[in-house]
Amino acid sequence: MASNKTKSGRDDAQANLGGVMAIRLVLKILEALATRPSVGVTELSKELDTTKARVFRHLRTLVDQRYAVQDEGSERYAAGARLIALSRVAALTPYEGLVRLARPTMNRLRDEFGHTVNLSLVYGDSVSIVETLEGNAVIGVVIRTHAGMPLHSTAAGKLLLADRLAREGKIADEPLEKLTENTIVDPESLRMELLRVQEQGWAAAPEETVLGINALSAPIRDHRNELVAMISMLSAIQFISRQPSRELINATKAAAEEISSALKL
Amino acid sequence: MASNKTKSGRDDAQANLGGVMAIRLVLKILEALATRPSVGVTELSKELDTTKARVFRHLRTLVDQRYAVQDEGSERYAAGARLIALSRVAALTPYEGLVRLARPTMNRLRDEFGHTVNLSLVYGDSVSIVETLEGNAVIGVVIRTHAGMPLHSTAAGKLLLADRLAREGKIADEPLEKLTENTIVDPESLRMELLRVQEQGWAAAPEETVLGINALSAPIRDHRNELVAMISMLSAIQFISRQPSRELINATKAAAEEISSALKL
DNA sequence: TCCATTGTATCGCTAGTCGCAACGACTGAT
DNA sequence: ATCAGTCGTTGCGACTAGCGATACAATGGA
Repeated sequence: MASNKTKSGRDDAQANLGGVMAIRLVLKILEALATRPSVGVTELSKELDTTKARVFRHLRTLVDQRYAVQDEGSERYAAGARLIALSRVAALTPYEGLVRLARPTMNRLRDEFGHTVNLSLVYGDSVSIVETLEGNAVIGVVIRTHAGMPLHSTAAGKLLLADRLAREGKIADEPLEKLTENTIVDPESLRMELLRVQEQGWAAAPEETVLGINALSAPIRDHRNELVAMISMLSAIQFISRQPSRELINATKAAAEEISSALKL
Repeated sequence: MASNKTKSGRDDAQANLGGVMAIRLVLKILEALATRPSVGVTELSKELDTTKARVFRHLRTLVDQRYAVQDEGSERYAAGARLIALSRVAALTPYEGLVRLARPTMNRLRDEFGHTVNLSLVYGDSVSIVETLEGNAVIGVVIRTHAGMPLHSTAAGKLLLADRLAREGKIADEPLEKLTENTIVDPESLRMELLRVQEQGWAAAPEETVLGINALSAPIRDHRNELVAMISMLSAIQFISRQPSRELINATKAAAEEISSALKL
């Protein structure tokens, strides 16, 4: 006697997976509210494959709690003050959330290769290292956080410049400071390097800031594909060679991709 | 027979207020996750005045949905990738959420007084008007959005300068451009004005940028008390006099307070 | 005018969720 | 060692909260 036309009874629709059923739905609704200007009851019920009544009850609760509001004239629903406030708090500084998000991936990278790993954030037209994990080499390389770094001679900096070049077609041609004998100081050479960086999706800077040191960096992009941060490995050039191994490159790119996709809901 | 020792039965604790009960709790839990580095099951259950089991089940659901994570070693819970991503999306640009939040208040102000109302956002050390509502005067004053405004001769700009002065003890003494005969150009006079602004919690700039025009502005601060935006009324000086009426001042301050408190969860 | 679609309200019914109480694993004090 | 007090976790039976179904009042094109 399989229930053919059960009068009531929660349908198996998505009722299985465990956990509190109401929560699974409300999270989906919150995501919808966060990503769109407004949503409708019927519209949502179709997308989430459930009934209007259910969506309505949940939305109404969200309105009670000020997590949603209803456009005047009793129409569609939109994100409420509380949801927006929650957002501002969860990402304390615009980026603090990102740091939390990146930490597990950074740990994994460090454990796998043993190099110093760091996370740089983009602030307008500058880059700042906000988190670093020391490598486990006996004699290792460290880097100070929150220090202003030159852009043209660092791996993360090149990623920013490459992004700006791709977006605006040009970069400000300030004089390029020669930090070592390997620093790229010729604007045209730098332009070529940046085009290569943009295409390959990673950057290195072998002995371009400090002799004997190399770094490898990959871009982290948000849900709008904006460049928001970079993850980098840093070590003696003895361990990260001028032309880094495919393995190292792929791991760095994968890590950046992983964090990027986590930013996309 | 009032249920004296009902075996089970949801307690009336907070079960009344209507809406989906599970949602009310899960929102509180999300807020806790967003505001603290980590939370414990017992700790939360006490604070939210419910049982451990309930909090546990809800948290477990959040973990399933990647809205929470558990610190290694099966310990306390923290915000998950999905919650952080939600935050980043809901506040598209760091401020877009704020604009949505402010709009109802701005509408109310405009309807009440009929002056042009605008919302300025703080970007580092500059101020930009991002939203404006035209007043309903027959001959009115408008202002272009996204235009860079001078700081020392505008109401919103003074609020930023006053904040920086209070925080850093000084302000950069660049030459102060004289835009009208009323522009404050003497650094010491400006300093006095800024101290007054900081103390009274509002600023005006009567005919200091354009003759015949006055503006009145109050500060919007976030949950950390950081100055993030300003709300301003703009009109001919005929309607907003050199010494604005208490009524107008209070309304502007109240509006700013309202938006500020909405930012605080 | 009619028809389609919207958000909303009502009403049983039951299964999803609750409260309770006990569990093992820790930790620190005795 | 032992004990008391945590912690997060689990099982169980009870019951109400939340569900599906269905109907309704507005709206707005056709």
